[in-house]
Amino acid sequence: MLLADVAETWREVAATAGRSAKVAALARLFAETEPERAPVVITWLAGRLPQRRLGVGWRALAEPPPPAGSARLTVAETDATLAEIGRTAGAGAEARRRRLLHGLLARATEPEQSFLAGLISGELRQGALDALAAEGLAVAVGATPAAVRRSVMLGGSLGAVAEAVLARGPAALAEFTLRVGRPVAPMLASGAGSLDEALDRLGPCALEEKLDGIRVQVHRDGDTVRIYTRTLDEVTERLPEVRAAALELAVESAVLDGEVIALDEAGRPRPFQETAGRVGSRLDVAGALAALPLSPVFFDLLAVDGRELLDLPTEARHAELVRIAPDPRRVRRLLVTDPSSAEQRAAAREFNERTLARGHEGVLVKAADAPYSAGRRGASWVKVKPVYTLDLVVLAAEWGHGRRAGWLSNLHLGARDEDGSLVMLGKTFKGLTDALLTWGTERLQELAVDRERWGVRVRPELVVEVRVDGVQRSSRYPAGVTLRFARVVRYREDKTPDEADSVAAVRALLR
DNA sequence: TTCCGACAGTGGGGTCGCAAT
DNA sequence: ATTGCGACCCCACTATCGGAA
Repeated sequence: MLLADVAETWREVAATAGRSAKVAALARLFAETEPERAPVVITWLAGRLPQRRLGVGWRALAEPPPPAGSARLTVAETDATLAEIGRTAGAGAEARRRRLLHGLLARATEPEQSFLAGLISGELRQGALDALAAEGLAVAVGATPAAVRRSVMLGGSLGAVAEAVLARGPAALAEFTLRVGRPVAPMLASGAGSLDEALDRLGPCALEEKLDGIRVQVHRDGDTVRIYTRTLDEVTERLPEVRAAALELAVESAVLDGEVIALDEAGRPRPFQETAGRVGSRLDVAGALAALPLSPVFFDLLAVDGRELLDLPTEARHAELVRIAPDPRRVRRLLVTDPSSAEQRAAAREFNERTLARGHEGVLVKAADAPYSAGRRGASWVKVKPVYTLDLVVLAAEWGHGRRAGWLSNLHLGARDEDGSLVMLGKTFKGLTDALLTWGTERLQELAVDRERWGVRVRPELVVEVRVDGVQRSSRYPAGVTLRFARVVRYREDKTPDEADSVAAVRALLR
């Protein structure tokens, strides 16, 4: 198969807005893909590279060589070159990677170059990722989308499923059941505005502490333990203490879902940055472990001693978890059998408040009868976190891309410091509707004092109301704090910058 | 030889608009 | 009306490499 065929499908998928049409275009290509090329082709069209690390990005893609006149590159040789780029390391690696990349681009036609650039920079922007690629695969082989999806979630890899079904037909989907040692796409939670809303939505449910750490999936098979992150990256070597905790459980084999988090002596959570830094440390694991041990805390059990538990209701899975994991290894939890009862609601509120008082992020509310929906951001898990509202001053704005092209999209936010100067605290592009974007683009251009390629700097006169989950320490911004997950609510034309929140008010959220 | 900056690739994330149901 | 998906980009952090000190 030629790279040109893939690039052509990309163009086609990007050109249509309809999802069915995108799926149909993907299906046509997959149907004529040789099974041995399928893992590469389908992964590319899901917007990713099979190689996790390539070592080249937008910088290396700048100033590409002139495109080739005719399409000769095959999928196989393109993938082989990308793999070689990914393998290249050591002194001189940067130049060699760039040489390999430019050699590849020189043999690619203009559309092929565009496709490769989008793929490598992670900005394919075709309006289709894993979910639609999986659906396209289902159409190509005559399987139901649900069956393909389940296999992908349990098999952990779209590419492997594609190769199997293209070679052996839909019957091959049966091979992809949960297996200890093979990561499963984790179940995700949706959000709710308040605890009451979550309780109303779910009915009988359990409340669990939401710990501000890193999600881990732990597979134990006898003496063998493997640990995976939310994106199924293996991190076993970096987390010896999690491995040890898994080996202490009273089981032969198990697949557990949980969180790792750095706690202080009193059991209170340390800043998220410390946990994330520790999980990211690979070079001196022993040193990092000595400086900051992490605590694994489990909340779900997907399999135990040869039994798959995914389709059991939340409460049945939890009962199994209780059997194998001791108290401190499990999240704190409260069962709410009847959310309409005033006493149980009060207990739920109190659980939430105690959890926050202990320094945690919030609570997760889980429907008592829900199965474990691997890979879904389902309605049966709902997270509830407190939000804070701030009025900040717009200092500048950056031009958007894609569907936001032509709009000032990314706002630079500031607040007044004690000495009267305006200090930048962070940026946001979230929460802006088309109406807000249109209005803001016009208003900010009126206020512009300085126009750059990237956007405009403005007279600091426009106040914007933002919601944040909190603030965190920052070395990037002069006040030493920055916003966490800021999103715009509305512009406050009724407020002057003097009436906006101060840096001190923002810093107070650090606690 | 050591230090520092730039880049790449992780982790965490909310809300919008659109298509499909 | 609701749901699922992809796009929009943020933050901090670690690792890697090249080149300056």
